[in-house]
Amino acid sequence: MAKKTTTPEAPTPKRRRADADRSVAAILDAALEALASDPDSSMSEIARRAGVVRATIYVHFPTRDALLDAVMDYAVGQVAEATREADPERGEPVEALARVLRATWRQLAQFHGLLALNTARLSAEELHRRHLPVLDQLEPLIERGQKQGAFRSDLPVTWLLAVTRSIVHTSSHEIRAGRLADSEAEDVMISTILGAISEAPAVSSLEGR
Amino acid sequence: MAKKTTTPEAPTPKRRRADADRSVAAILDAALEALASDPDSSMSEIARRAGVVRATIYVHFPTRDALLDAVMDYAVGQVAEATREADPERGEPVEALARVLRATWRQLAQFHGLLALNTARLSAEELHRRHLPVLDQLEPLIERGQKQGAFRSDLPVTWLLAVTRSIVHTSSHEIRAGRLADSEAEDVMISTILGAISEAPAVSSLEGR
DNA sequence: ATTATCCCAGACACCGATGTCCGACTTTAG
DNA sequence: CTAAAGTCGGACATCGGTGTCTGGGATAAT
Repeated sequence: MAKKTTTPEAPTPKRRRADADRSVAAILDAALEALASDPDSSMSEIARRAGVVRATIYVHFPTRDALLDAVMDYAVGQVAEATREADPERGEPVEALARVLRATWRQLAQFHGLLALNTARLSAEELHRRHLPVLDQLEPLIERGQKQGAFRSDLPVTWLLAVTRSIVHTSSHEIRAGRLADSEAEDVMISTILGAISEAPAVSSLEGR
Repeated sequence: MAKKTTTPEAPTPKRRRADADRSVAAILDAALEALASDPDSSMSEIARRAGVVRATIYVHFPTRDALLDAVMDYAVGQVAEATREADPERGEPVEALARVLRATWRQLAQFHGLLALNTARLSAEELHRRHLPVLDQLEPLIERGQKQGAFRSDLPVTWLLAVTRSIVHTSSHEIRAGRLADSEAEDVMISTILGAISEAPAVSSLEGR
């Protein structure tokens, strides 16, 4: 993941050049863009976007799958960083969650094509494991909210997280479909998420049938 | 769509045989199954499941895309029928919605792979248009709930529907991931959906950014 | 029983995508 | 400046999927 700065211990290649790193970065960015818009983007398409010849990709990533893995980590890393910057530990749970969502939802929405891709490519467990850099930050926030009575305690944390993620993606989908204005999406989304996971008066008419 | 029973007016073929209809049905069922588990299922795979040779599919569906269209309509039709049978017009909105969801959520969950497929294949508008047979039944129910003060009126009906659909799919996804027991999924799902779309005390701490 | 309809089995051409390779050229590090 | 590292441009083999076609055999309608 994190590239070394001046550490003089490189594995095999004696002299690593700067343009190699630039190529890798360009490829990852291009792949992220391309795959987000179409999860079936070809290597040619990605190379084209990266301003690079197709063979160059194979210099850095032995196979398509390897590239997909790298892109996945790259995307998760970006969201994890944005989450960290939004400081999930600070303030009231409800307010903190809203703050984190405002900071990350556009990114998450951008990557929602990737998610579909990886859902097909990886097992559900593997997928979850890869998301940990983000989930590990959100989990304490939700738990804190539960303890303070702000969030529902009758449902597991993992479920509340899943629902949150799901509503974020729904909002981006509705925007794409033209049924939700980009300007109001953020408020609608956050308001809905809070409605879904906040503690609320029990619905009595649920028991029958 | 609906096949005729004894109507003697057939378009071009003078004598339509019964095994032809049987083949079509087998293909549609097989395609539904196959595509639900893997949206990229090949024609060979579908043919294998249908107990039919690949060429036979092309007898009834000129192209892969044509088959996909037919499967889409078939799936939507099934859900629409189950919805109709659950009688969305009857009873209190909250109770009616819960009833309809209990009757359809497993079907919807089964088809969630199809949705991913069609999201990529069709425009968002086209996709929405195809879902109308189901949505047209749910919309009045939601609107009725809004008028009676049971469901949130500060959000558009289309949004509430989208959120509902989204949470249904999330529950099936969480079951697959092993994070939600099949037995409790139904209650968790319905309870969450009602929390998300029901009228609730306004969350005041939302305004201050 | 006859006949049109349908299925099977397999071959075929075609296409696009993946992954490999190589020689010529360009850029970077020392 | 020079040598190593990297990219380019294109060719190449391979693979899997789609769509077409055939002839022979099974099956259902009349």
